[in-house]
Amino acid sequence: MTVSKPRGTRDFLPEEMAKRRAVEFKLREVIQKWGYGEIVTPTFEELELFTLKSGQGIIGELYNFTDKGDREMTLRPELTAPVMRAYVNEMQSFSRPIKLFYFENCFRYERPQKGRYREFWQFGAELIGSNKPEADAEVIALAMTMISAAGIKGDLNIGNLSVLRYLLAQITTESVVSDQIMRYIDKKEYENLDTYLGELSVSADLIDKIHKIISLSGKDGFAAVKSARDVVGDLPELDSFEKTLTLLASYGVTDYTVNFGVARGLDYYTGIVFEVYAEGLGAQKQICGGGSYKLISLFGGGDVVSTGFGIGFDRIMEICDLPANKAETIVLITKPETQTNGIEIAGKLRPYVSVLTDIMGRNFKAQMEYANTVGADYVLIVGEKEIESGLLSLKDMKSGEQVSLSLEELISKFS
RNA sequence: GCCGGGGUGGGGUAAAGGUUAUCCUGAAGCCCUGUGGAGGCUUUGACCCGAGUUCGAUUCUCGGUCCCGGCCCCA
Repeated sequence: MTVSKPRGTRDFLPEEMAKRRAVEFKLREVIQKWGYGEIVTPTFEELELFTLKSGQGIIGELYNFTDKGDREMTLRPELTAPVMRAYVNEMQSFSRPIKLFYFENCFRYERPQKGRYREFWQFGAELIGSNKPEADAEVIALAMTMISAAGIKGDLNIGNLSVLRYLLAQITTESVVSDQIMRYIDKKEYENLDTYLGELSVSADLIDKIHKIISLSGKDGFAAVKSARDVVGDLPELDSFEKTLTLLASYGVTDYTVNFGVARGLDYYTGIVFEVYAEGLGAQKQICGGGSYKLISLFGGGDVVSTGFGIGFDRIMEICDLPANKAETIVLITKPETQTNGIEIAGKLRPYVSVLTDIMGRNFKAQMEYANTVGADYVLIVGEKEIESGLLSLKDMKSGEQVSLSLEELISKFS
């Protein structure tokens, strides 16, 4: 009788964890150099945190439960909402901007498939307190820097919801209506969109403008902004967007597609929206998503804007081939007569190098074979001769060369 | 929630409605009591679960479950 692991979860064995940690540390290294500090929030939160953000429909995708105090709780499905909640609870009086990053596991009750698990890891950042184009540019540049640090070539798509929202504002003030329009645009159901707009008796001119905007995309962002101006006139949001693109160029981010047709139904998104795609991931090819949003007021804080992104760490791992950092390893071989000497010597060397001793009661040759199978860099022989002479035999497993060294010499070699 | 393909030792596989389920690999040990990668030998260890059909099911049927891929969703 064996117990299996829960559906959509994974065990990460040492070999794989070494790779995951290598990438994780790479990402941490980058983001810390950009001045972001790590935040860890609870693995579970009150259910309401996520229904406030995403609506009741989200519950079907959550690992939610009632705790013993009859509280409605859920494992977190993402980290933006928890971080914003933490901001409202504890960081409202911090100096701006607040720069946070996280690397945590999240849980979603979904059907597993390639690049999609029920427990998965997100590496993300939130930049709180600036609605300037500088903030948008920094966040996008940071995301791209991290992705390329992981050795991945991402395909960056940048959208801006403010133009569409400006047009929608001329049609309706009801969020139900604008949400529906956004949904049609997002799903590219243009016939349904036209039918719907017709039912709302939207003017042909406005419908035409909407179509012009949602089909507006291209590699030349400045040209796209110019075309948008031709449709909607000089919106301040377009100036800001243009500034963001100018700044991005200074960051070295020039290869992207600007798409004004990117739509997000949820109305806390305020302006910029971006997504990064990568090859080799099947149906789940998005490795990063981000944008600017106003969630804080939803959670009882002020009217503070925030920009952030999340990187799908597991998806990154699927396609990245960064080598694991492997530490130098010594297998220390002893005879039954010198076992205690070996353990003492191992203890003196371990501050400097990783040392494995025999715990299988193996004979000399078998210990040698063990060193070979674990891929040890060196074998250190601690036998009677070595103990007598005080010179230990160190064998390089690659070259096969063997030298006699005192313990002090060994320590200086590996420190 | 829906669709398709799968599930045989730790990993990879073969076969057959019927006696002891094949091979490779791994692991442990021996050949070999102080020098690794080769070889020989030994040991270890499997039919996803349940129901049905059958004298007999790991094999056929159904259901479940898990895995893989896709749809939906993607906050």
